Amino acid sequence: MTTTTKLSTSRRIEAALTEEIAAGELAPGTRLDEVSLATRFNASRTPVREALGRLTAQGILVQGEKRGAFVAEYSREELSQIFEAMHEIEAACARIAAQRLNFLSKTDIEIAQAACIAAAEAGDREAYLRANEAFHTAIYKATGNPYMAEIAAEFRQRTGPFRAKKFATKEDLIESAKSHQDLINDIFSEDSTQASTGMRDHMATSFLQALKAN
Amino acid sequence: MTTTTKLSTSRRIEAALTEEIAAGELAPGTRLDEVSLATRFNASRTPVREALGRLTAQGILVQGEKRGAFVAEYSREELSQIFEAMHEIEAACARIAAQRLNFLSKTDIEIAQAACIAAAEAGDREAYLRANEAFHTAIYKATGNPYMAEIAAEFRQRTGPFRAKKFATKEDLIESAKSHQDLINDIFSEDSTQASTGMRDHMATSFLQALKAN
DNA sequence: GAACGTTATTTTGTATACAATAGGAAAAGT
DNA sequence: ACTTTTCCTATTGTATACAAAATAACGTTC
Repeated sequence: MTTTTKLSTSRRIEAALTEEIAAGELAPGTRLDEVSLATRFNASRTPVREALGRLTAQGILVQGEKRGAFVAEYSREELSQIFEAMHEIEAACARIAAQRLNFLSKTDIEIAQAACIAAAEAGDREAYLRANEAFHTAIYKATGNPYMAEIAAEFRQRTGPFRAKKFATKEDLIESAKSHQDLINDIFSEDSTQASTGMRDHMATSFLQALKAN
Repeated sequence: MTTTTKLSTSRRIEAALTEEIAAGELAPGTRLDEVSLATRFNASRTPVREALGRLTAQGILVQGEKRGAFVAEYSREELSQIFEAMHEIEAACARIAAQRLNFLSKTDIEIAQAACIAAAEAGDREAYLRANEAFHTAIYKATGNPYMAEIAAEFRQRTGPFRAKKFATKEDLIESAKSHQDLINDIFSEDSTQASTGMRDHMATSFLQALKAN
């Protein structure tokens, strides 16, 4: 279900590049040449530059002065820092969500989790990745705070290429879904401290799986 | 002490606008016309657009489709959400800083706090604002995590125009400095939970002062 | 043969020109 | 008098053209 909204040229390019980078087609370190992209998208350099600028602002690309744009590439140290930041932000989301929980947001989370379980039991890795994304997005939404949600989503995007190899086996999927369940219990307790601790735990197991794959 | 680094045109414009918005010269809701800015900065629309784009990415401006750029303006509800997010991020910084504290970062924080106390006792509001900024920046730095530090700084920038009227009286300054001291104790305890709680407390008193001013 | 300096080429940053759309003003109809 | 519609103007989005700077290539000199 790809939303077929009419986008401006620069937005279209931005979305396409985001997609390709997330999918791993454009590996970290790849140089993005403006003219090549312009010809590829049947556009001029101007919208290409706008798209590259926005992607840089999101941390998906890095752009040196007069040095061109590259798909962001991180050292072990930097990756560790980015994941640490992501963990903290996710924990903050869980914390706020626990405070502001209501029937609707609880239902959203439960529905997403049901999809996770289904995908895990089916051993469908692709489906699980999507369902997992939706699960976390449901938590972001449950904060009732779009600003918090945006940062969280941004970090998730940003770490996408480095989580791509996660969930190698069916057991990984099931373990992840189980971890979700614990997390749900912590959030639904409406105890903000427990919720943030629970999220930290979940992110830790998730991070371990990502490491296993590399 | 304005750093006289040679900047590209678009960076210069970005910096100038950031400055003016932070200083309150460009009030929230103000429309920023591209051609006016271009003539004002003796430049073409191209670098102006790049600057506006980056400022939008930072949340300092809002840009509607074909609707131009405006200095971000928030409802009570939205402001509350932004401050909530800021509080959580600052708390996360305090948490990480407490875990990773070392002699250097402790010293940085103490130096910044000394400046805060001096400014508070002198009743110098402008100096205190700068010192307070430096104090929080020292904590960001103490996380050892530039990504976390960047988000925190971004939110601080973003809320700048809405914290501008804070610290009306000398007593406010002294109260704030006292609150800093409590926070330092919490962070220096190297207990991450206590540190984040302490930061939340500090931000709460800070937020109260901001509200008083409006 | 290696290192350095100079020149060419490629690529980014900026300027200008053109196209398209949104918002408003004026006119027509009820 | 008020609403609706049409046209115009102002402003953004995109394309192309030009300038400046960085990297690569080459030749010269030690």
